[in-house]
Amino acid sequence: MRLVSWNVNGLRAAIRKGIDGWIETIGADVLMLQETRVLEEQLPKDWSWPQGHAVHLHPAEKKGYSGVATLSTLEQDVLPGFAWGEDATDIEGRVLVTRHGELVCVNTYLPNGGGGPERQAYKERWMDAWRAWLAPWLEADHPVVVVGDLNIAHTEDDIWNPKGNAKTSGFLPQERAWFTKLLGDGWVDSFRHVKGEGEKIYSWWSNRGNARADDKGWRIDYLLCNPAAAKRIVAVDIIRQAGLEVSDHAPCILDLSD
Amino acid sequence: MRLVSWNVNGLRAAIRKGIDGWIETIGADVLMLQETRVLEEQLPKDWSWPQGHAVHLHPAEKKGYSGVATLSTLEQDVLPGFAWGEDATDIEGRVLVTRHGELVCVNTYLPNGGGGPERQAYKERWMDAWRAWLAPWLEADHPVVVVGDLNIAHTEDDIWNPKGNAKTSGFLPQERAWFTKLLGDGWVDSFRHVKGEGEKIYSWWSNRGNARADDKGWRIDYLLCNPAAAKRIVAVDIIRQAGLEVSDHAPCILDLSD
DNA sequence: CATGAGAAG
DNA sequence: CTTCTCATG
Repeated sequence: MRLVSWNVNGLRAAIRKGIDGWIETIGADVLMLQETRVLEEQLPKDWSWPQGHAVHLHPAEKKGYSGVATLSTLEQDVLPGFAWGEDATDIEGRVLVTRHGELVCVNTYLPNGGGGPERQAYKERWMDAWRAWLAPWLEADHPVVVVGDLNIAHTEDDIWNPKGNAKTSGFLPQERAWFTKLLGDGWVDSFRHVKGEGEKIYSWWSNRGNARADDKGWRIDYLLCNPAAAKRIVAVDIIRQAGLEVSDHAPCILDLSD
Repeated sequence: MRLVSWNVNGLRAAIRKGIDGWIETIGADVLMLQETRVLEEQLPKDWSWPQGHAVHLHPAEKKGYSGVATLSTLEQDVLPGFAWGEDATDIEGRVLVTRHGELVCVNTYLPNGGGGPERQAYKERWMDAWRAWLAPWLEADHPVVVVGDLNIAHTEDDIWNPKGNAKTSGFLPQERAWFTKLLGDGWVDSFRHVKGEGEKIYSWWSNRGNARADDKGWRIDYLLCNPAAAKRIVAVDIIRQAGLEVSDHAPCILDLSD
């Protein structure tokens, strides 16, 4: 069973660049998209989702901003999402929980803190609330995967230039410490679990300069497993081949045994 | 002596599309541009104005909006511009007056009324003030040309579909009547003067549909002459050749004898 | 440096 | 339909 996380940086732009073909090629059973930046009715009229996929969009209230979507060739029910003290309705369209038989998928787009101190503070409050909200899923005896663009690179292996980014949102000491606590809770970073330490493979590259060609990237897209899911990990991958520049993020793959 | 009026619909976009080559080809002695939508410092650093041209930019205060510019291979002095009751500083960058020896050029970008009743009312107040401000130049014994995008098609010969546009800003009865009064003041529409009635040649086409390919256009760009200039009219033209789609307006030419 | 909105034409 | 700005990433 193949689970995929992909920040598409605007689904409409991704459609123009031919995301359809890549969706077929990747062959996900559950495909979780972030930064869709679109409402259902804004999708091109002459376009339709790849055949055989159940689709659920969870947009932000603000047009052209944030939003997640989950597609699946399996049966798919939507479960209640993330509500917390400051936002009971997930107004920014950041978390979508789906169930596919016994598998539960938590599709997440964690706030970006690069917009200034206010957004960084919001990000950190959001992180704490989300981590607490997530905890009950750890104990499930069925597989639960927590997937998405978490906007944090965890260790020095997860970023091209750790020294130069120690003061950049996404690699701040308190964000990295939070990530360590998240894994301490019991969530397994499937990519690092399979690849081990030292493998510097990235999932996002800035659009500025030649970052992608020079592989000056960050790994900020994750597929985390609860213990029940971790037992089933078969393979992981981040697809970085040329021609896949549909988004500034690469699709991240986790294969689980049935 | 060749005078040219050209609404470039964004000078930066026009530069990307190769306006430089066309400027050389056209060979104006005085080239008057409208809708430059740019400040001097926003021009590409690796770009420079065609050699041998004196240049004066008159931008709007609001970025990316309106603005006129005059280029000349002749000597060029800037004269006081258009000040009126509602706007003593020409905040929208619409009128630039230059002197080239005995020739005076009034480069004008008349407000567009398509933005709603408020803008239409502003346009009409502007028109009246501008027409009055212009009148003293009629009596000059040296040539004065009033040039630019006047955002009005005068007669049924100046628009592809007069019936369908009787309620469209730019072809409203009161705008056409105003234009008749302007010519009644003594200004000579050089294009119509040379071509005579019945010639339906346009200078602007909407970007919607296939308006340009189908020649569904309007003539809203003019070179008006005071009597001293009218005596010297040699030729007029509107260059509409393929490949010149640098802007949605065509360059309009007036040749005067020296 | 790219996305999308929105104002303006 | 295109221009440009602005917010956001």
